[in-house]
Amino acid sequence: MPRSTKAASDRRLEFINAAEALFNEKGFENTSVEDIVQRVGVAKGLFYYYFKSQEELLGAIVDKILDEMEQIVLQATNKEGLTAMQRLQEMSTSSDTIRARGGRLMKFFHEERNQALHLQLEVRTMKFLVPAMEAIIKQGVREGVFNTPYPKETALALFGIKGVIHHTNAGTDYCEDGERTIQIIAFLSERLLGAKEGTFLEFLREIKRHGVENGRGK
Amino acid sequence: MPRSTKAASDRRLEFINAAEALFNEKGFENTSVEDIVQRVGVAKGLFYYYFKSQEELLGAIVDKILDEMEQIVLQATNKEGLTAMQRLQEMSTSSDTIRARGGRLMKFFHEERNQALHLQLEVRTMKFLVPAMEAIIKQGVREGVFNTPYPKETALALFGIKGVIHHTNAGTDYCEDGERTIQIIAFLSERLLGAKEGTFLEFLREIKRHGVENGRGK
Amino acid sequence: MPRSTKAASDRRLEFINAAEALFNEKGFENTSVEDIVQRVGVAKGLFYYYFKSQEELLGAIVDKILDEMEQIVLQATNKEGLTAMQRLQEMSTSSDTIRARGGRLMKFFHEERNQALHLQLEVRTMKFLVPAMEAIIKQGVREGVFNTPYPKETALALFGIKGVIHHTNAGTDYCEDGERTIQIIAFLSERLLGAKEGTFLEFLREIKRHGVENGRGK
Amino acid sequence: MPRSTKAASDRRLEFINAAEALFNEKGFENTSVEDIVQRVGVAKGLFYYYFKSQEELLGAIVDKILDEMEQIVLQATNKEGLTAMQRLQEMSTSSDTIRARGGRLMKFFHEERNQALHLQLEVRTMKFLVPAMEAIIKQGVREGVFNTPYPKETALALFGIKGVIHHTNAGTDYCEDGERTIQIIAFLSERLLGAKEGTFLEFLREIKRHGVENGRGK
DNA sequence: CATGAATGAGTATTCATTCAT
DNA sequence: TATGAATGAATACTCATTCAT
Repeated sequence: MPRSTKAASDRRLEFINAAEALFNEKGFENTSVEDIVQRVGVAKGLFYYYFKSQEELLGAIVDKILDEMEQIVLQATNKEGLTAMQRLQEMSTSSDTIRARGGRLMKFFHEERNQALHLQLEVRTMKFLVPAMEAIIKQGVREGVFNTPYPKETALALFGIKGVIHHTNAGTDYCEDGERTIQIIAFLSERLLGAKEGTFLEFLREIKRHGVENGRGK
Repeated sequence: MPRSTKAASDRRLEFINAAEALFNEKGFENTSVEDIVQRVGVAKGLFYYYFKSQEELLGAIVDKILDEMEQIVLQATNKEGLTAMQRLQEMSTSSDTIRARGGRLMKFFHEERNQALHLQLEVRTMKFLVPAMEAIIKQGVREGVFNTPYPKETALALFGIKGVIHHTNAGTDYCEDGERTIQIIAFLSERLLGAKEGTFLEFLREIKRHGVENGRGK
Repeated sequence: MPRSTKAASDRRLEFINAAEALFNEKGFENTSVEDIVQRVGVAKGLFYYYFKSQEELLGAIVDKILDEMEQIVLQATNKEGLTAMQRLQEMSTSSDTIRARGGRLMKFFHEERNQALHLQLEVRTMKFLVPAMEAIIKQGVREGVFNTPYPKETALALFGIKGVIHHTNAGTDYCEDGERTIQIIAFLSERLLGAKEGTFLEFLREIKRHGVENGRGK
Repeated sequence: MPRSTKAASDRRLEFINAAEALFNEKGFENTSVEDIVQRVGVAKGLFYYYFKSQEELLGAIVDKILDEMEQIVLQATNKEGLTAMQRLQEMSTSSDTIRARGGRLMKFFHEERNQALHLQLEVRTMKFLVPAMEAIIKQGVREGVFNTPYPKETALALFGIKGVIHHTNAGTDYCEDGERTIQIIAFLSERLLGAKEGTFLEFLREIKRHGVENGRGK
């Protein structure tokens, strides 16, 4: 006896969102279909009305996340008339947004488990993240602010550094203050990119002053 | 009816080793107590004679791995009379050894799951890995081969770069050739460490020539 | 929002036909209400507008099949002015038709499951099949072509023989050629009916020659 | 916490027997693992300690039944120095035993469902039943008591007749008295086998008189 | 008449854990 | 020490049935 009825697409989204939240909270392996339907507040059977299996749900989430990511990144980096430094800033902001969204779920996907998912995420993420960054680096080299013979690998390396530092910071004693972290990342990035020392911080200070005009419009 | 009898510590180790191997082979989630006792070749009940629960076994494995890691790293970096560059080389070799040993197991630990394990590994690993590297970097700064105001974070960053590049290489189209990978990591490391360009490769070439005397004896 | 509207009886029939087809295709146990409504091309709820339950549908199908069967058999055997042999021929043709129609569904009904269905089919089938055959046998005895003190049981036996032989033929090595099978069934039937050897085949040959006039008009 | 412990083979048999009984009582499709363990009086998990799956249990039952059947039939028909009539009597008794044992379970197997089971039973049963009967018929032909050009099909037909008559008798109004049924089957069998009328009943009367010496010793 | 979202009891299967022997 | 039969809670998934719209 149905208590209340929703539009199909709404419910599907509710499931996806509830699942994503739960995966982030307790990890994928510890989240049962029971948990999901309980959070949505519906009967178990309804889950299978919207998804053929748990696997399908997972796929749906992956697709959703990847689409959102790519959207964010492309939107940020495709703006006309930006300098390499400005694009880098956009990139940084958007990848922070992504990181926040991903949470533990990302960590799950990083396991090998089954190659399907691993490729779906690891590869698909890097497929738009690295080239975007690579393009920015190349532009910077042309503009004379960066200098490196390995733009692609430098792109990778930048993601790597941000990764460890943020990751290690979380839950440890390395977590001092965000300000210093930013400074250090800036410093290390400059070195990797072959930029003049101070370029990044100066740029950051600048967009803080009259951010709306030059830097991020938001 | 007991078939044979072993000293307690032997058996316990047998369990730990079998479990570790299985975790690496099929992943933690797919390894049951049944699998473990089968590999050891004993009955199920015996497992619970040596371990209060599966969780305890996991803890034991973590301890063992961490001990081994620390052992390897300290052994390598505490040798008397080495230059920073030589120590770095030792460090690199031993962390490769660790990486090989860890396999999928490490990936499992990198999930948060429950904070206990996460702290046990992620943090405890960095707790000896980063300081060791940090010390090397500081020594390098003193020796004039490196130059950085942030030795600790540079240490972290180095691990980060190696991580992404190796990780991304696996299973993607970025997997070109190991030689080039080494070259690039060397290049990026030099920049992060503020070393003169070419220092690393030159050093590597050198230890290839008369490796036994100066560098690693192997 | 109703897409189209049909007369009640039409829809009901559509359901019955779709269900019967599906039962034959995939077996009763593997056919869900979902399958049925999908084939009819309507929503799930509509099924329960026409049938109180799946059980009721089953009953409806049984009724329909039995009615059709009886119709076929009576039509065939009640023709005026036929000899016993001619009637037997009619009977044979019509029971083959029934067999074809029944398919897997019959097999389902042959299970006991619940007595209701078992009686509904097994008994109700025999209730018109056996008497019809019995009447033919008795007529044959009067006409002097058959000779048996047990017309009813001989009727039963004839169905029995056809059953095993056809059934066993399907999917086994007993499946040689249809011609021989017919010959043998004819031979055995003659014996059971106490007919002169060769009567059947001769008759069959005859109706092949000028079938339209004497034998089955079709 | 285990309440009591049994030898492995005993328990396995308990499961097989309980399952067989339940299949006979309520049909295979309506018997759940839950039902089975409840009847045995143990926890659900134990079932999977002894059987990999429900399918394996089914296989075990099929094997057991077939073995028993073959055992019974071969034991009965391989005795030295019997006449065809005596062997036929043995055969009849043993196939009655089988029929009683099989019950509804047999009916389940007779469905097609999946060919695996169908072949396992239908074919495997006939593979020893028909040849045994065929041999007897041939012996009878040699001894001059039977007369038929189609021993194999006659064998089949005999099983067919017994089948319908017994099956139809069950639960219908054809169920008059066993004595008459036997008489009729005897009569029909004589005809199929080309035996002199009365042969069978005379033989039956005889073994009733001094059964122990000539006929079945039991 | 018709829709389709919602229900919930039921199914097979897994597995960490216990304990009498 | 060692065994292995026994437990039972948990999991993913199915499906007949209901009912607000």
